Formats: sequence, structure tokens, C-alpha cells
Amino acid sequence: MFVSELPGSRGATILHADLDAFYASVEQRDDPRLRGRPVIVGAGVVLACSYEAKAFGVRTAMNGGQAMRRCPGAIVVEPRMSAYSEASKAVFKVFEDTTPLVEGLSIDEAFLDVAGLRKIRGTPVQIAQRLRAEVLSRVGLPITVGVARTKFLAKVASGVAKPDGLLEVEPDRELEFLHPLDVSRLWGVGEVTAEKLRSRGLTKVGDVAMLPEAALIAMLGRASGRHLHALAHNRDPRPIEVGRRRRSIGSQRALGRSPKSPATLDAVLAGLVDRVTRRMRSAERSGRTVTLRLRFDDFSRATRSHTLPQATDQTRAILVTARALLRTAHPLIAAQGLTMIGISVGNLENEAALQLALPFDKAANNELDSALDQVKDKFGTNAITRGVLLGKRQGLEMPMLPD
DNA sequence: TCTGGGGTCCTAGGACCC
DNA sequence: TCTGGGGTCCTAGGACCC
Repeated sequence: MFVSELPGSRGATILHADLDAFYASVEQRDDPRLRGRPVIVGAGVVLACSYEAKAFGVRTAMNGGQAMRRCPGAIVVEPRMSAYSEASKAVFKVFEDTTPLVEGLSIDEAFLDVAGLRKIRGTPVQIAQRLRAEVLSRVGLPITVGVARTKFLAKVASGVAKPDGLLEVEPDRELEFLHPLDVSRLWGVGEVTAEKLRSRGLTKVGDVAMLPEAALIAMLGRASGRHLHALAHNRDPRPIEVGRRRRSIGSQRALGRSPKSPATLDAVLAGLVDRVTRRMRSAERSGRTVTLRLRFDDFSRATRSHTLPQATDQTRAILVTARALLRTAHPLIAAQGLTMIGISVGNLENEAALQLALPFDKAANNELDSALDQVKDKFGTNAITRGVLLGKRQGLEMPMLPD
């Protein structure tokens, strides 16, 4: 994996770039009648909403009825996923024209490391200004950029600067910036964790920073406790990672409240498997672990999973597994109303990476090293681990590999 | 009109192997 | 023969993010 140098004493060189109200902005860009108006994308539930709608209290993930009560004048549009995907690609092209060190986080946000670019492209803030201008002129979308010394702080900064803003957190004022913020600004603090913290009187990041790590671990578990303690003190040594790949591919569907016949359920399941396996094949990924996800009318959830001996992207194999998982969940489904069903395939292996890795299993060391470098550059370190594991399962002789 | 669809990571127990 | 420790993988659930 390409990894940028660890953020050190060189100052604020990490950018977090985040498109504003992404889906809604694409709609406003493509239909002038929507500009300046409250726009809601998605009918049953709000997938995204413009800032004009947010001003009325409309929020992402809010149900459609509630959103319309808060903002009766809103214009509701159907999502156009392919348009968003196109726009995202164009924006990432601008990122990559800025620096090769880009770590995509989702369809609409990424980290950029601009540490080595001061001489040729100017200060990080100048680069961020140019980036915002270019996204606007080349793709027609507003974007907010946070600039800081760490990933976490850059992300917090963009969150504070939204919409259509730019904010740098200078290295000598980090805690001054961070500690007055609400705990919910911390990455990884959602409703449940925020409530736990608030119930103990911890409302600001600074309050969390006063607690010993052990206290946070006792409260939230080992990983979350450590994570939060580190973030509250602005310790985040994670470098930008280029070439991160998806670890699972899935699809799900809401079923509504009325009971569904077994035949209907099977048809829905087959449709989901078909969608997922098509996407796997077009992404050239195959996987071993099939997970069935269910949600019931009381909002409880259940999952059932099975791991196959060999990775596959074939509809038939995944469907057979999915049907078997659905049968094991029959008692649950009989007892409660099923409102959502989903399938995802994880434990993804990468065909191309394996083809590169496996033929070299008996080659001389230097040949092997260069093959591994190719794999690493192209698919990341994890691809090698997966290649070795698969090789072992297939009984191939694999030499010891460097870390 | 109490809820979408796509993901990530962590925890914990049990099976199994050495 | 008995007992224990460590590591990996699988399964299920939960929190969180956009």
C-alpha cells in the first residue's frame, strides 16, 4: 500500500475534502429550477437534502412524511445513482490531479496528503483553495475542505466549515479548536456513545480529554475507549492510505409491513443475489462469506452467515447458500414481521492480485519480491495476505513473505 | 406515515490445531 | 496421562458512518 510519511512536525498538510449535500447538489446543478430551493432526494426516506431544506430541519435518514411536515415547500426528486457516480468520478479526478496521495472514504469525501507539494503548488491552504475552485469549475459542485496536521482533525475541520467553506487548524491551536466542540463531533461517537458520555456529564471533547484512558475503556470497551482517548488528545498517527479496497459487496431491500409469502421472499432473495453477483463480476471481485441480514417490525435485527471453502462470484453458488441461510432463519421470521432483507458477500479476494501472486510461488527470491511489489502497488498489502491464505488452502507451496 | 441502502470495524464465544 | 496456553477461523451481534 502506498503510505504517506507519518504526519509529523511539518505542519498542517492533510486535507479532508467533502462535497456539500452531494446528491442534492448534483440535482441542483443539473436542473436550474431546483437552485436556491429546498430539495429532498429520495421519497420514502431522505437520502440527501439541500441546505435550503436543512434550514427547515430536514435531515438525512429522516422519513419522508416527517420531512414534508417540516418543509412543505420542498421539491422531492428520485435519486439518480448513475449521475452521482459520474460526478464522484469527476471529482476524484480533480483530487488525483492535485496529489497522488488520495484516500477515498466514500462516494463524496476523501483525504489528500499535500506534504510534498509546497514548492511546486504552494501552501496547503493555497492548494485547498485551488481544489475548491477546480471542483466548482470542472464539475460544478460546491466542496468544503478542512486542513490540519492529522486526518481526524482535518475531518472535524471540514465538518465545522460546511457548507462551501475552507478551514485550517493551525498546529499550535489544535486543542484550543478541539476541546470546546461537542463530543458528537468525535469520529466514532454516534447516538449510543454520545448518550453514554452525556449521562456521565461529558458533553465537550475537553471533558473527555480530562478522563484517564482506563476510565474510557471501562465505559466503552477497549477499542472505542482507546480510540476516543487518543482523539480527544488529538493523537491520530494514521497515514493516508492509497488503494484501499472494498471488503464486502451487498444489497438490501425494504419489504414494507405486510406479511410476505415464502415465494415472494424467495423471489426477493434471488433478485438481491443477482444484483450483488453482477456487481461482483463487474468489479472483478469474488468472495467466500455470504451474510443474510434481516430486520423486523420492532427494529430488531438478525444476521446469518456462512463461509464457503472457495471464493466465488457465481449467482448459483451464492443463491444456494443464501437460501440455506434463509431456511435457518425461518423460526425468527415466523415469530416476527420481516421488514427488510439483505445479502452481502464479504471475505473478498482479488482475482487479478492472486494471478500475480500465485505463479511466483517457486520463483527465485528477487523475482518474488518484484512480483510482490507489483501486487502491493496495485492492490495493497492485504491482497498479498489473501493470496497466501488462498495458496495455503489450495495446498500450494508458498514461501515466507515479507511483512 | 418510526426508517433506506451502501458500507466499516469491534467484540465475544466456540471449534480446532499445535 | 493430564492440563494448559496460544493462535486462527467462523459466526452472530452491535455501533457507527455517509
